Amino acid sequence: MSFELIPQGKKIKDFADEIAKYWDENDVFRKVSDLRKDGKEFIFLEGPPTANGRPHVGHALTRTIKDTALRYKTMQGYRILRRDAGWDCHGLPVELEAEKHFGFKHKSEIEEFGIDKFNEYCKESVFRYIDEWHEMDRRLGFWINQESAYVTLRDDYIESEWWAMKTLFQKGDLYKDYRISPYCPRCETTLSSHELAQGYKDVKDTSIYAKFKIINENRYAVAWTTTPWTLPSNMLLAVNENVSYADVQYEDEILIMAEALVKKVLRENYKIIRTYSGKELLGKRYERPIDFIPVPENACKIVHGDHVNLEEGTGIVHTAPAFGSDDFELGKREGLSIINPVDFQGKFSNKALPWYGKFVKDADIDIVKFLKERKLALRSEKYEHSYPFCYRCDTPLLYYPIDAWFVRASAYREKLVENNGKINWIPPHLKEGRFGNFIEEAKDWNLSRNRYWGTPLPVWTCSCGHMEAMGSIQELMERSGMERPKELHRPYVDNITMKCPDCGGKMEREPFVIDTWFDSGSSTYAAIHYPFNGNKKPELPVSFITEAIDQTRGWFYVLHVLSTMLFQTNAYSNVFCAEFILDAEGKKMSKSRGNGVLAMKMMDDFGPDASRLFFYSSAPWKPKPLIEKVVRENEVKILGTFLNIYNFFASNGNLDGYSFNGLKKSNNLLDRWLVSRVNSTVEECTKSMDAYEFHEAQRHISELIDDVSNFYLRLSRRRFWDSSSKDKDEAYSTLFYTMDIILRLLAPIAPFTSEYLYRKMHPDHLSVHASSYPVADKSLMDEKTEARIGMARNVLELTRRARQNGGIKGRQPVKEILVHSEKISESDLEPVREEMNARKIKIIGESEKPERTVIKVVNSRAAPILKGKMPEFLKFIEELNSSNQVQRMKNAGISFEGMEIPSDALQFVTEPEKGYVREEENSVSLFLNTEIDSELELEGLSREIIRRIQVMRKEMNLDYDASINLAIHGNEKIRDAVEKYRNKIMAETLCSTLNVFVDNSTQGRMWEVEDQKIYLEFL
RNA sequence: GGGGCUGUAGCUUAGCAUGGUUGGAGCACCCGGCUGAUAACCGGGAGGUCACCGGUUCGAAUCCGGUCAGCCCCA
Repeated sequence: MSFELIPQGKKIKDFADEIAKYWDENDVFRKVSDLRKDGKEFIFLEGPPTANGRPHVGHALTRTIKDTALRYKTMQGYRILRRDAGWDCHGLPVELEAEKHFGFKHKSEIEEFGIDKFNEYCKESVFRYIDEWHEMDRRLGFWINQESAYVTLRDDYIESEWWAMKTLFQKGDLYKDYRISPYCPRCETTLSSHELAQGYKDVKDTSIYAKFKIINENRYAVAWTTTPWTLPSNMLLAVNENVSYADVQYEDEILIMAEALVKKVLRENYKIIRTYSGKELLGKRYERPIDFIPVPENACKIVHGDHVNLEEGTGIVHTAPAFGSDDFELGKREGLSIINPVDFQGKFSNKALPWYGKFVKDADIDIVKFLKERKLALRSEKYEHSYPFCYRCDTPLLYYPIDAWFVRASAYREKLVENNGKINWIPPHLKEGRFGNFIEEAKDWNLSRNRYWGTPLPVWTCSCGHMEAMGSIQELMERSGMERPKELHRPYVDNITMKCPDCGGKMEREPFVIDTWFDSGSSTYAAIHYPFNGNKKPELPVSFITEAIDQTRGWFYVLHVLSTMLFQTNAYSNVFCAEFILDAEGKKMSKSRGNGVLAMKMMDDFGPDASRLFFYSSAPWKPKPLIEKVVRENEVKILGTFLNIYNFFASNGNLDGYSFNGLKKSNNLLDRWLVSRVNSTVEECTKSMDAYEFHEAQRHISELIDDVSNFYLRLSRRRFWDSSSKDKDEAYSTLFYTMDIILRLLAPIAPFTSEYLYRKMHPDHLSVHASSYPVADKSLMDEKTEARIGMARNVLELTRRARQNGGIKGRQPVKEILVHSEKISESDLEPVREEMNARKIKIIGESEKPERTVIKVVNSRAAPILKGKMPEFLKFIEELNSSNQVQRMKNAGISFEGMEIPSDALQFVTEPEKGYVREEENSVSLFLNTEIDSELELEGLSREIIRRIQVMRKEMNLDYDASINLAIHGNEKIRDAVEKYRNKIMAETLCSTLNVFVDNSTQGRMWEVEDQKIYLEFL
């Protein structure tokens, strides 16, 4: 058997294509899954993307996390359930795209065109990029069952949702209400609070301080609003009865506002005439500044409102019950019937208004102008605040009174919080933070959309007020006595009617579709067609889900709400929340900025494994800028280095005909160290992977690879070349064992490269993903050995430092190195002995340190005392220092010419004896003897020569085992070195004949070594 | 206005839960060295007010309070 070498020019990302093909052709995913069919269950759930957009790097990130988790669990023997793709199909974004395609501006055009044809287009367009998604998953290595994907537009899926809605309806948890909802006048539909949340933007709006004259008095109440267009619909003014108000003389009028806000509103030139409680204002009647629309008798008075505060405005709040939820509640409390002069498209629809037909937001300026001309405005100014826009079409939303259907989530707040307690959030702060806060104040979920492409609301109503929800297709057919509709979509379900059991009238479907988030939030049960699957309940909670941070209020939320309301449990037990990938400048990627990166582009540029490693280059729940250098760096550091280890192993292993036959128990300290180190790493990786800290596992692996390559192999190379067969075998076995484990640790993270190399090492195995995740063998872990090697590395480092400071190259052997440390024995240094390159390496005791204590004079202290005698004193100290008597004086104290020298004028320090360089660190002292005698010099020279020959061999691309014939020309010293080390030079360089000449020949290549010219000539 | 996260070298970051020698790495830069596995590597240098202010403590990057900046979320 031989190990296939990886050619130099081959790119790591090229492996991926080969492996993807191998997996496809050999059905590896299915085979690997089958292997685990009796394993413990681990339940996954895919968060469904919409395939009408192209996958970008963010999708690649979350899919990588999903895949890593599932490959890891698979390798641990788990059987993964519900490893199925899923596709979200309905919703406003799809409709919007269709409208654009057909050039529609208004809903009415859709109805004229035909809902059936419109929806048909939506249905097709929703899978526009499905091929690209499949291809991306294939290239990224996301193992997920596509054949069994759930699709939210199928009748099965919708039918399950109908069951859910009927269940909620029967409990009273699905109800209809006329209330103020955020409303998009372009899409002509209400939005839910979580959709609303996506569209807040900071904008400057026109705000105005409007004056309301009190009837029969010469005073004006001042109210401030950022929505002047609601002024024509004013019906009340609200004050807070617990707040102090003031009459203020300003210019030639008397104004009313909260005392605390006078200065802020009027700034200067005002005079407070009188202050009083807000109670005094209650019940006062006023004239509306804009009074085109008649209002009921009981309107136009000042009332109390709890929501009135002193944070902004005037403490008097203009109230238009049609356009704000506080306003609406007030109006209801006061028994007012609402006036609403705005149509569904957000235009003024009351002909009495001068702004008839105009979009309300565009009328703001006109209204301000209108008031100013009539001196009914105190002031108007631009005001910056955040305002909601439609998250899909960017139209400013209105708060609008409309019939809508709600899910009574607010009644389940406690349950939601309780179930959240059972969820493991990654990262943890989301649990009590963003998510926790949100569910504590869960609002009722506005479910209905006045749209076309979506799951139809299965509620039929009669004009007499009777309502029924349909919970299945069968029920629908039985109840209506009509045929099964072509599909559970509009317009087909709209045509179904039934007879009212109360009045005998005709019941028709409520014309709504539902929020598409209800679709994706139903995936736990609808994807398995519960309860029509033989009443087999979904297994809840599922083990693991992950998406990006935006889904906290999106998918994670709706799953949690529906699971809590329908199944009384949490939907998932582990949820991993990824952050966004940013562009190279650290800016958020967005369509409008055009700085987004497609997943396919990332695959093209970097390949899957480098991308995946990049995703784990730091915690995935921290935002990460996509920087090419960082991607490359990870790839080179981890995969590149490993590849070289493999190539080293393979090229030598093949020469020796090596095959792995189990881990050999080795006495070699380095071997034992590596084996221990490997198992420690396995333990750490397992801990990290179990905690879903994949990036930590990656770091552990990366550090191990680095140690193997740059420490273990560097020091062990010779053992693979010229040691005894037993020693060699132990080295091979240790290295093979290590590589095998590293590849298995790496498999969930970099599945392609690990597969590629694993199969090179085990050609008869199906896949690294069919192997088991390594289990740490405690019996092979040995802290002491790891500590001993740690010390040895420390000593080696000190040696290198000492050489540098002593000006001695690493290739030059030195006479001796003395090491003092309590924690080290000579055998510990065995592995680094050669690298230290000294004739003698000795561990010494404290007293054997080649150093002496000397006195340093602190001039600033000594000089004032000794004055003119300083020169003599310094000479005296110098003599003392060379007398080796210092140590004794240290305790006795020093006097000079009868003067006691104070101790703070002298410092006792140690310095290495002449001829030694000293380096110290971590309680280790190392002394390097810098004396190079001629014999050492000759050996150093011989090594320089060997090195030059090796470079030439390499440059000539000679085979490893090709022998050479060599002539060397140089001076006597060169000759002496060559002659003295002739055997070694010939052996190291595979030289069969070697002749050395002292002459001036310039044959061959010239090298300069320590100012001496050498000519090396290959014959 | 409220909540969350982040702030460490030019860049990417570890350390922070549980305070303790001189705050670690990698990339880039400079000097030196090593190398017949390497896309490398090793030693040294330069580069840090650990965002800022204050507090607790013998001792704070770490704990506490506040401020500022960036990002995200909510209203």
